Amino acid sequence: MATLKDIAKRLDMSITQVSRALNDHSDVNEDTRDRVKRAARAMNYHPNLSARKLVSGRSGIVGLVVPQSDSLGTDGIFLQVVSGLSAQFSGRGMQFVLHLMGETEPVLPVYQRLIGNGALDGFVLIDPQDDDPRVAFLQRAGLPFVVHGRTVPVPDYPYFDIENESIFKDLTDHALSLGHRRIALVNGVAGRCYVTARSNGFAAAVAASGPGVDGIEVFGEMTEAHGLISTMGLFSGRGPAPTAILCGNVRIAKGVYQALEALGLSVPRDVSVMAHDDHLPNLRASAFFPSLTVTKAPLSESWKPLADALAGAIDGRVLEELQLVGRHEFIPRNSVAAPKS
Amino acid sequence: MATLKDIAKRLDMSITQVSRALNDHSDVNEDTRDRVKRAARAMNYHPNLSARKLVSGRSGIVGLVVPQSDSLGTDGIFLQVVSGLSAQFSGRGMQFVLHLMGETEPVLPVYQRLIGNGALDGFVLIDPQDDDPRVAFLQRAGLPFVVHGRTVPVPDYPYFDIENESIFKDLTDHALSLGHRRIALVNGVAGRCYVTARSNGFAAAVAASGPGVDGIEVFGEMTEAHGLISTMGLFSGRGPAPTAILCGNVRIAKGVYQALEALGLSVPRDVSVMAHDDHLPNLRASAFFPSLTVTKAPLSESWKPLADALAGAIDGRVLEELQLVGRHEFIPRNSVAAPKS
DNA sequence: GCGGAGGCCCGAAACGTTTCGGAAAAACTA
DNA sequence: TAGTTTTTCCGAAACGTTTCGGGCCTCCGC
Repeated sequence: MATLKDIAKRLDMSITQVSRALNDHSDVNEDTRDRVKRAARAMNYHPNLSARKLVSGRSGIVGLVVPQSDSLGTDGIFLQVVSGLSAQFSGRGMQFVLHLMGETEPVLPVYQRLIGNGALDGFVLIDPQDDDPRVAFLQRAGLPFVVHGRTVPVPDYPYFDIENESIFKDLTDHALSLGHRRIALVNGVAGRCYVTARSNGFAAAVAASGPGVDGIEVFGEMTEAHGLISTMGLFSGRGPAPTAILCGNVRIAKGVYQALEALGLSVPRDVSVMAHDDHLPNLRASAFFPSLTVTKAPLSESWKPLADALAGAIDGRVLEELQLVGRHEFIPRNSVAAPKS
Repeated sequence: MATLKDIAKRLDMSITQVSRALNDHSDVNEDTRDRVKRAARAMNYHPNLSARKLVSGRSGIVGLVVPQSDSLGTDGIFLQVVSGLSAQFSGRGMQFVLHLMGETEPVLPVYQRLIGNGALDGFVLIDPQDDDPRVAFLQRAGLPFVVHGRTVPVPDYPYFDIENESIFKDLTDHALSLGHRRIALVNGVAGRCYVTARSNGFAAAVAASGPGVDGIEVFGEMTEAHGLISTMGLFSGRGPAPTAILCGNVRIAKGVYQALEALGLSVPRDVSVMAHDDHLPNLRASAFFPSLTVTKAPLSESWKPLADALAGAIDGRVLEELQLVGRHEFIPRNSVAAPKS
């Protein structure tokens, strides 16, 4: 492997100057810079990250640490996350790397080791839980990280998130404004931050609507099966059935549609359905019949801000620049109507 | 982060000796070694991989580079691979890391970069194709790697593989010995090494059995759908139908069973079925009805030899020790019988 | 009492990079 | 012309580790 010294010798100049030329420092002649860069390319030079890291304290490698679990494989979503982030960091001249751990192995020591090693510069955290111990740990250790989501309403760490609370408040308000009085939310796994936030938005809207309004909420893995089973439960006779169902994502909505069909109920005549749409591939809300009303916030748009925030955190930028919130969009379609009176 | 220097200062000894103590060198007093190790643990010392790499040329990190593709997500198998390897390398004090690339991005430059960087010591290659360009490239570049499979019958690089050719030769011979004369092989995607090897074993057995024997082979993704559709094709009337079907894996066999049931054919009375069993979770050949005759070679037993071989390759061991072949086992069950005469 | 062999230890150099503090030469300024 | 700034360059130190070559003691055999 070619080194700075090799290039310097070939060009008969100092190592210092070669380094500065390659890193686009100001005090190097434009002509020299060109010559150096050309030679570097010709000699197939790649800077040795270990050496760079040793002096600069940066390795340019960031990672995602995830405990293995069966749910990772089920939907393609996890691989979306990894390759999305991978592409973003590649584009910044950084490397993104996945460390998959044993199911039972404790997470925190792994962070410790990876950083202590000096191998990694920072981490991406996904799927945060309310009061996530990883966040507390990394914060205490002073390690750079970015969270996909927020563990508390106003966190003091870098994150990227969407407005989960107001999204579900708005969806609920929309149903209320059409006259629905019994509204169900088929949410994700309790304890996850975004699930809690959505729960809060839902509860706030219901509470603000005054008496006479029923808010029913069920939790579970965000799968078709969950949507199906939950809906069956909602219409099983115990208690009055809802006239509107809000879904944590489109996958759940699919199960809900199936259950309603099986129950002989029509959308939107008997029941209105809405969902939040992460815009996953192979799952288009517009292709539902009837087409599904959603709030859309593509998951695929989160990789860039996440990478931005982590890179910023590593560079020691101020917190305000590192707390990013994604946009969403309400897309009315044909799955919503006023309730039968 | 604590460094060797810190420990040395605290214990009032030389950096050299601390390093030697921690690395279990011979010429350090046992008592000293204990004191050093205790201090290291107390001070939460982790060797700086970058520094170590710089002088020793080893980073202790190996990786798997995979282009993203939809097929990764479908079965949980890919994540099995990653976490299996991860665990093995962890156990050896090394780090295993996944680099997922864009679908279209060319692979070879990524290897180039990752190694040129000095970030990685070697690679694991999975799913090799006949004449795989990655193998040629890494070999030419002189980089350590291990292949899960073999691109040619007698390769000159480290690998771990099972005896695909003889496994399928044996399965075919077994069918022949029972009197079957029209045998089908529902194989994987053409071009993959293991698929080719199995194809060869099948063809060899058929050829050796003399005239009057028909070998029919179909290729495709190793899915239930492939098994189902292929079987439907085999019995669609064009040409005589097979009396025995060999399957590339149990998943295919599942589709084959479904098709046969749909066709009103009974196993093993009308058709015998055998498969090779990778022993994937959630897919037990013994739970088939009738229980499925297989050759078993658990995929989960390949991570250890793969890690052994790669670690050995990095340590510069001789090739013979790095070419490992896994054992398999023939497990007769109830899905095979002599053909109706 | 002497030579040699171990046992235990240390200083210094090296790995490839970045960066600090200057320094020579060229270009302006007065 | 003399002084000052600007441009362009360079030597040396530093990052944390491993390893080479050597050095000092103690102990043993004679």
